[in-house]
Parts: sequence; structure tokens; C-alpha cells
Amino acid sequence: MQTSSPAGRPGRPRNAAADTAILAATRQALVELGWSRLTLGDVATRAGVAKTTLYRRWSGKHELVVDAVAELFDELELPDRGSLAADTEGVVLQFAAILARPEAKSGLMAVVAESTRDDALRERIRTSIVERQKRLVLQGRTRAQARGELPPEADPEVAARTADLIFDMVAGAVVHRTLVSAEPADEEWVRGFTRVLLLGLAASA
Amino acid sequence: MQTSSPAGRPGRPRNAAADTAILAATRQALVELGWSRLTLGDVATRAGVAKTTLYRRWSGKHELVVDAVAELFDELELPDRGSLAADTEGVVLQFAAILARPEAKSGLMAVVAESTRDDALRERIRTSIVERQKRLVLQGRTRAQARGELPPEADPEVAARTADLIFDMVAGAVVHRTLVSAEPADEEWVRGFTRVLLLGLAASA
DNA sequence: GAGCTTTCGCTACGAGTCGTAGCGTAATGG
DNA sequence: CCATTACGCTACGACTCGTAGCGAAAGCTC
Repeated sequence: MQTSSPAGRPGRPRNAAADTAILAATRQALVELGWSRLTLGDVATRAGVAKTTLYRRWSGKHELVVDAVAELFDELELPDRGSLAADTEGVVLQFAAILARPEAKSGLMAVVAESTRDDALRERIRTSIVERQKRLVLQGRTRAQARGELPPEADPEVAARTADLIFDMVAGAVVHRTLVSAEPADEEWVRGFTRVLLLGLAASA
Repeated sequence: MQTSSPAGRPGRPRNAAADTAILAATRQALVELGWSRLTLGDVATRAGVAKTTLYRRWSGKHELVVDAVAELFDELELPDRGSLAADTEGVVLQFAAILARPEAKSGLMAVVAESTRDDALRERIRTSIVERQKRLVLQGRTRAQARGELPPEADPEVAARTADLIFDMVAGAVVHRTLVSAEPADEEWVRGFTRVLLLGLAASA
């Protein structure tokens, strides 16, 4: 989605409803067809717009799918369940529920794959999807430190590195469980995961 | 790669060197073009074979890339460095080194994305890539139990679930770090990761 | 209202890829 | 020698891509 026209720009304004319709149509097409068989002409037909309209707003399949999938993560929130372990389990379960949806599965990995050769696409993914998730990790750590469950971080640089590490471990594990192992990240799995994450491999046995 | 013709089958045998050339050409094309721009016609030209020959051996782009990428993981081994932590660091560094290669990056995620809608493809990935990695986790756990670093598992069912969990945590974290966060899984990162994995989040600070 | 600007739907188009068919030839075993 | 399979090559229809051009619609400013 490029910069819209909020200010008094001359000319006919864009149909805002079309954006919504196009993104919804994209997700529907992802469910029915998957990434590889999804075509922009098909999406345009589903959304009830002309193919040229779609190309005026998105430069291609990749950007469109990033935006369509990003909206799925809007609902992510950090619940306050009273302890770091419970908070972690709650947010991981939310994340897992989103990833379980077919439109997320087929779309997310495809754009990540393409982002390895497209810096602009990676930046788009980072700002509209990844950062939104990482924010929850930072919130959770701050809250846990306030509770005294985690020691306060003196060095902000070390704190940032640790947060990045935790984020990669949490998001990576759920993604791998869901997409590669193709098993559900259900409550039982999340409990085991949280135990290892917080207590370590040796202590959790 | 489908079943070759080792037994005395009539007719002209397949050129075994062509398989090697095609897979190498596929990896080269992945490096230069990435997944989306890789075409089978181009791979055939690079390998010096006719496009029809390629289609006689692989049913499509997905299967071909799975086989091409799978060979990258052949070199994975579990080093014996004397302790669970050191062994873990060693194998994770190997895994990270493979994932850092562009042909692995662009190819692996793409086929995983497609496998969410193609059971046969997922099975092919599982047997030729994933199981080979998971074996290392099992070896590492057995060795650590022999050393007394981990308690022996009484229930084989629980042991299998734990091994799956560890595998998803290790592989997922490295993949996420490399492909999504787009940062190198270097020695420093691996040390921090291993510490959290073995000791837990609280104890590792 | 007049005039300007931008969007929209539609059609058409060249370019590129896909996967297959058909052909003649090469290589192996019985 | 002959059946059988693999190979290289060419050609093909079908499909998707991304763009161009057109007339009409919808907003703004004067």
C-alpha cells in the first residue's frame, strides 16, 4: 500500500473500499490456490476491480501478499496472565493460531523466501510484520523485570541482543513446528516449549 | 530423483552424470537468479541437457529444488567436543553455515512454502532434508545422557516428543535468525543461543 | 458551471514460461 | 538383429505477466 491521498490532492480520490476488497480477495485466493497458483488477474476478478487498478496500488505479487498477510497479525496482543511463563504461553498460542491459518502458511514463507533476494521486500516485511511481533517480546521482558522474574538489564546493547535472540527462538520455533514439522503448536506443545525456554533443557526434564 | 535403473532393465541407461550436472546447475541458478526467476529451461541449458530430459527425471520446479538443496545438508555431522553445550554449538554453527549460502536461503523457504499445499512435496522434504537433521538431535541427546548431562528418558513417547521440540527450537531459531531477521548466526549468537537453550532464560542472565 | 486532475474499467498486446508431443538418433540387453 | 529406453531438438497451445491506450467517472479549485 503506498501513500494514500489524505490531503487535498486534486483529482478523483482512490476508492478506499477497493484496498480492503483486494486484500481480502488475496487471502481468499491464498486459501484456495496457494501461493504459486495465485495470479493477480484472479485476485482482481475476485475483488471486483480491474487488473490495472491492482497494479496502480501494488507493484507486484510479493508486496500485495505481504500486506494481505500483515493484517492477520494485527490482532496480536500481550495478555497479562500474572507470570512470565503464562504470558509467554498466551502470546505463543496466539501466534500459533494465526500461523495455523492456511492463508498465513502459504503466503508468509513465500514472501520470506523472496525477500532473501529483495532488500526492499525484506524491509517491508520487517516493518509491517516482524517489528509488530518483536514489540511483544520487549513488552514481555519489561513486564517480567518489573515483576522481578528477570534481572534488569544494565547494558542496553546487551538487552537488545538478548531480545533479538528470544524473538528468533520463539518465532522460529513456532514457525518451524507449524510449517516444517507440520504439527500443531497446541497447548501441550506450548507448555513444553515455554518450560524449556525459561528453565533450560537440563532443568526441564 | 526417482527410482533409477540399477537392475538389468532393457534399453539405454540414464546418464548418471546428468543428474549431478542438473542439480549443480539448479544451485547455481538459485544463486544467480533466486527462486522466482529460476526457470527449468534455463537450468537445462546450464546443465547442457535438453529441457525434456529434465522433465523426464523431475516432475517440476519444486521437486528439483528440494533435491538440489538436500545435497547441501549431506555434510552435516555431530562433532564430539566433549560436552552437550560444545556439541550443540558445533552442530548449530554447521547448520548456520549451510543456511548462509544463497542457494539454500532462496530455495529452502520457497519449497517449504509450497509444501503447505502439497503433501507429497512435504514428505519429500521430510525424508531428504528434515530427517537428516533431526537425527543429529537424537544422537546429541543420547550422547549427553551417556555423559550424565541429561537424565535418561524412561518413556520413549515422551523422549520422542522432547526430541521433536528441541529440533524445532534449534532449527527454527537458526532459520529465523538467518532468513527473517537477516542477521548472521555467528559464534557469538550461537553461544548465547546455546546458553538459553540449556540453562533457560532466567538463569542465563 | 468550467476546467483540471486523478482514478477506474476495459481491451489489447508483446514477452516470457510452462509442460507436452513428435521425431530421429544413440546406447544397452536379449 | 531387434526391442527398449534415453536423449536432443523443435514446435506448439495455454497461460500469466506487466503495460499501454482509451473513454468515462469523481473529486477539487476558480
